Amino acid sequence: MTLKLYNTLTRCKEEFKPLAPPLVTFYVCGPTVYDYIHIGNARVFIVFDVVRRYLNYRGYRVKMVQNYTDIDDKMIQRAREEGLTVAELAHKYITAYEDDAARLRIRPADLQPRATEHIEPIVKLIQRLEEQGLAYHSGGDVYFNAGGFPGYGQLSHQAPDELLAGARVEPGEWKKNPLDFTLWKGRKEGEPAWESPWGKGRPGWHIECSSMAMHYLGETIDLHAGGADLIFPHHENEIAQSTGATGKLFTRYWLHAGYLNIEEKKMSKSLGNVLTVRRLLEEYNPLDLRFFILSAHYRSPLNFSRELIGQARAGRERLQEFVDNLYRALPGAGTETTGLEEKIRSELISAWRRFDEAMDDDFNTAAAIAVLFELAREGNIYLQKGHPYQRELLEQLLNYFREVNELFEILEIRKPVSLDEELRRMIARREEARRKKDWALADHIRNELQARGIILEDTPHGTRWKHKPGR
RNA sequence: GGCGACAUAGCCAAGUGGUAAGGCAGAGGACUGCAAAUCCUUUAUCCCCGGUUCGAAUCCGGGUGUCGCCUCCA
Repeated sequence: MTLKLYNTLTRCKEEFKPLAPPLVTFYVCGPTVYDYIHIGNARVFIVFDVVRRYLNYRGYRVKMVQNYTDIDDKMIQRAREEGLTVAELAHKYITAYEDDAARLRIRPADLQPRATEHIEPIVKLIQRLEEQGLAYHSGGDVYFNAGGFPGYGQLSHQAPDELLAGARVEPGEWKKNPLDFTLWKGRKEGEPAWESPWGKGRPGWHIECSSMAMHYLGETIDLHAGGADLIFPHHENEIAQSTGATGKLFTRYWLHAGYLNIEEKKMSKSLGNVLTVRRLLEEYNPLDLRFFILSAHYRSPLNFSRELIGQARAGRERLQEFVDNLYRALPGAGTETTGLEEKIRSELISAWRRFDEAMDDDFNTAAAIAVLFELAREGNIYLQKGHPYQRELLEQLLNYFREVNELFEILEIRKPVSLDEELRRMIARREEARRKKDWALADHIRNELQARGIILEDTPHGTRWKHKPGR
């Protein structure tokens, strides 16, 4: 089986062949830490974390770098608004990011460098561009000479003159050409600044990513990812800077995640519909958010609404229920067989294959999740008809879900905790009442337990309980 | 204006040539003291019009509609 992925640069699904397998070098454009991250950011980080996990699962050794942009115009402006220094602001929102990401079960990249800690390699890269005649010093700033780089526009598939039509020059800029962009900004009063051959100043936005990507991962990296809105100008400019300096192919495969819209509209400050992860986590289970995001293909636009999260939650709970029921069936299981086991085992093998095929096809998480639903249905048939259950089979199913969950992390896979003495006694009293067909008392106790978050289910093989699903 | 994406059941969403996965919601049924959970059954002229093909949701052309990028943005 071969892994295929869609490369924005070629606009084709291509077979994935890393430069130096099993190593895969992977750079993801991280957050500008001037605010809490929103659900659209979260989609990008969740999706590419899953990509990384899947590559690991496929036997690659992934080296993943995700940066923090901790100096730029937005940082400076926001720091003023909040009455903090830029460094304090960065610290505040990096901490917030780490917290939000952890709650969303996003695993940190192997390296999370900050722009301000890499001024030296950034300066060196700009110097290399100067040597190539691709950078010029003008009005205190240093600009990239876009016209001097023949491949400009290759990622966004636009000819330079077409891009020019929409380009603008901000007041106070000293560009020779509207497509040129800042590599180094000269210091203005009250702004953080670092020493450089061009005087005090700070790096431009695009150069930090080129610099850090190459610094940690080499001049040609395998994978480079971000939101679709980074295609132009950010990633276009990264290519121009990197290849401009080295003469080498910068990124072999470009991956871009689709937008997440709110109620059919793009999220934007001006519409006032930006949903921060922080805010959403007050209301929703993080696993529901992950399930929702992974239930669509990563490149498709995805609409966010209360109703859609509700649908996702209901679906996820079905899978969660199955896993919980496997656990609950385990204590009574043994070596007896009912003849159903072979059928379920072959379903498991089939699911395994189809799951991998789906993921090999440009990380089709939606199709992969469908496979899990089908396996859960087969498993439920076994739980319904296979009593007293073969322990080995239950464990195989559980192990498979555990393995898949290492990739998606959409389920809690853990043994049910035991209830405290008082609740256990209530359940026993209800059992007694049911034996005596005292339905009024039995139902009363059941309601009582429900009010305390415990749901009872009477199965042919005894009563079982579960916690009321959260949120 | 340039570039591009998308249009599949009430809702969400896979599927890129061989007569439509999966989920949610709904309806009916089985099981249950009642529930819950689960299982079974059930719901699609694949936006429209042409064309290519033995055969198209899938390819080509033309419409229509929605959205995005071209400007900070994940």
